[in-house]
Amino acid sequence: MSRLSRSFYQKDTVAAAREILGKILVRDTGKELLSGRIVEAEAYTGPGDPASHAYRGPTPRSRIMFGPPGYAYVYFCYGNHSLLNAVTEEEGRAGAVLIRGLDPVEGLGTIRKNRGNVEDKNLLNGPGKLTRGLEITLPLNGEDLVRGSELWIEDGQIFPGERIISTPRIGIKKGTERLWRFVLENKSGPGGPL
DNA sequence: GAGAAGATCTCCT
DNA sequence: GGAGATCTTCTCA
Repeated sequence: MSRLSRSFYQKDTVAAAREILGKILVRDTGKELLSGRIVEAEAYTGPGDPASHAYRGPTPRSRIMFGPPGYAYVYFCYGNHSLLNAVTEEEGRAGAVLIRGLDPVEGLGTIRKNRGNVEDKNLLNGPGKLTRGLEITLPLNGEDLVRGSELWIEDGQIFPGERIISTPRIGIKKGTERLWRFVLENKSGPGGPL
């Protein structure tokens, strides 16, 4: 496995959100590697996307979305939850991909311990859950996903029988008409998460 | 300087 | 299935 290069992130945010599915998010806690396969992501752009933090232009919090691509944007929401994004688009243009769901790959024991006593299928299937499971916290905001030593994304692939579906984004009140949420489905049967 | 809203999760009924 | 928890950031006066 090799890390995604800077050029992967330096593209259209919606395209990056779709292509990041199947890639491997890796967290090095200093003691062991925790990783998971990305199965759900959402695209957030800048001006023109009322659901994005960058909608009103750069602020102290959102300015990282306007910076160079390939960096982590971690922020705190609802009092208890850190949410992880990967900054996209070229420098000066706002964009980020919200990582919403993972399938555990490495460090399952530690992830289970971090998450408490929940079913395996519920370990990392939400943006607040995966950050807790992989110990992704606010100090990782601004981490370089291409050259950093604590958090990065490795190349991965879509397997035969899997398909990418697009749906409206979750948990927002504005901009829901855009189908910028992408989910990797590995079941061909009826009845998805919707 | 104060108030309100927010890209969520968990517990309780 | 529904409502509370809980804190950072932004906006307005």
